[in-house]
Amino acid sequence: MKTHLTQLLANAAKTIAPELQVAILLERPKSADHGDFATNLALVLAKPLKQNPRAIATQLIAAMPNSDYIAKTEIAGAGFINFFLNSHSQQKVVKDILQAGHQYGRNQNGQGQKVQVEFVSANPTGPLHVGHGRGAAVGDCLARLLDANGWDVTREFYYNDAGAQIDNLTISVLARCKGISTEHESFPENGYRGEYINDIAAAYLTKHTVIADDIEVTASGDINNLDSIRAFSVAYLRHEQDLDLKAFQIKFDVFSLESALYTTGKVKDTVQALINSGHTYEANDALWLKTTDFGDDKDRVMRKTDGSYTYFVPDIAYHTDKWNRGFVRVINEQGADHHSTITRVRAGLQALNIGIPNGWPDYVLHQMVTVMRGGEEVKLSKRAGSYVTLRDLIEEVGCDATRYFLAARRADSQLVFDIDLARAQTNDNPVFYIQYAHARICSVLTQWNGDKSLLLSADLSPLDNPHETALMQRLSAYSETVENAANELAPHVIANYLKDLASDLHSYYNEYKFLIEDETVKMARLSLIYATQQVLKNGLDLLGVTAKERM
RNA sequence: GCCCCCGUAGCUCAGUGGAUAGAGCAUCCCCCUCCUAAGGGGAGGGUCACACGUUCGAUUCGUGUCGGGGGCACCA
Repeated sequence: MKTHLTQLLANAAKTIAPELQVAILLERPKSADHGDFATNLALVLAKPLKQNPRAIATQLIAAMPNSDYIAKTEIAGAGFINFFLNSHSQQKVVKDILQAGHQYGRNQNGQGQKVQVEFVSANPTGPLHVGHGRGAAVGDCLARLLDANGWDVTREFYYNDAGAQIDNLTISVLARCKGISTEHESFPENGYRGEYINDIAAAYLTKHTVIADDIEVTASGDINNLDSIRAFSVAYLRHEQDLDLKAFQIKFDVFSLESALYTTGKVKDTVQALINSGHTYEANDALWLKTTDFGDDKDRVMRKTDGSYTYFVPDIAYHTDKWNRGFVRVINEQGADHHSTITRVRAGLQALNIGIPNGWPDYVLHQMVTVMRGGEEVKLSKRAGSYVTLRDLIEEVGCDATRYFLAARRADSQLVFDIDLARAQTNDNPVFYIQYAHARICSVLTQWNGDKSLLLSADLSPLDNPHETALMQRLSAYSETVENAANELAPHVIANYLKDLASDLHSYYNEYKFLIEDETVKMARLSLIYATQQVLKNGLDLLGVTAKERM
């Protein structure tokens, strides 16, 4: 419909101003008074044509061929042209939805190309906290969105199982194995003090076996074997994080270990390739990468004086590996504290000069989450000590509400997670509000108890009151919303859309009855709410939130 | 000092180079003989942080200032 109107306008513009190249912009007006579509084309043309925009609008409309879909066009305001679809065109969306079913709103924009979404990527040094939860919710929704837009999506989790933080974890567990209290002065100064360290130590001493990422590790129980403590602790916490992710209903396709980049020689190869590229130099007994060649404000050390590599070297190796695995697109969903790495990783990849496009990979960085309960900030978790865990949240407010609240805000703005609101079972709570709309429709259809396949061929011409028009307009915007959300890498767009759709439905529900005597009107209305149910479900699926049939 | 994000109603947040800047909560009023009131309708509530610039038009784009948060190691 949109492309049809755009074409009509383009033809009209060519008639009036053949020599001008203008982009035709069609938008859906906020107010129903302004029709189904509107364009500012006349305003844009006003300057080059040196004419009054309303006069141009009149000419444009005169130059537009007749369309089977348009009931009327109107000039409004400063010179907007508003298009009102005829009722048949408005109603068509209901049939489209019912025919496409769960496929409705999906498109093939990605053309089956490979995209990787890397998210969470928490190091195995403790349970996942609410910040990881935000990354998990946003990352998973991004993956779902890209899938709906025709991309071949791989979900990946990368973790550091070798660095200084892991050493810290190891000596923390060792200290607990020896019975040293976290309060005691001989406990490692920067050690981890959460209760889970106790649990790991206890499991280690009793020679437990844990399985994580298909690796089985049995504790030796030997407190003099640091390697054994390390391997067991990492596996133990990876297993814990797996349980956290399972509770959050998130699955990864690939787990990547930082240590593997060393053992397979990829770090070494990357360093050599960077040296060969000519973008490195030795100074002060260290090896530097000239990231300033690629827009950084100063060069960065790659190999330290002690011979070890700085963290972004394996990062470059890792991303080279991603590129070699054939991902034309990579999206890294991380906390905002990672933003300083973006320039360095991209610079390193450009330095390699292996055909990686400038600006690859994409990053989606999310800002901090604060958790509130009873009007006060919650800072402590029994298990983890210094932060609120994802598991605490899921247990307290449920998976659906947690996912919704963490994904329903723009990633780049700070988020206040209000536990009381997330638990509320009223229209304060947008999750319940949306789920309730779905459940209400289910309830009506159940009570009707008819053959739903008949709804696909219902006569929709009775659908013409303002509530129905508004609902159909909203439904017809769904496909564009899915595209926009993917283009902007912004899952919250879906959440907002669903809230609006639910609102339209509730409003309609209150104003009209569906199970009525008049068979034609009844079937038309049931078709409309059936289509609404489908779109609610499709949208909730994109967020990973359950579409409940009854509440 | 430099870099990134944010600043919109009392609160939590949407939104947009254009038409009267929206939603929920909170406050006030109204609606169940009725398919789930976990709902709906209405009222009030705004200098879109501030200033300057670009533009026919700026809350939106640019620059600067202020405020909040995060990042600026041969840490990861």
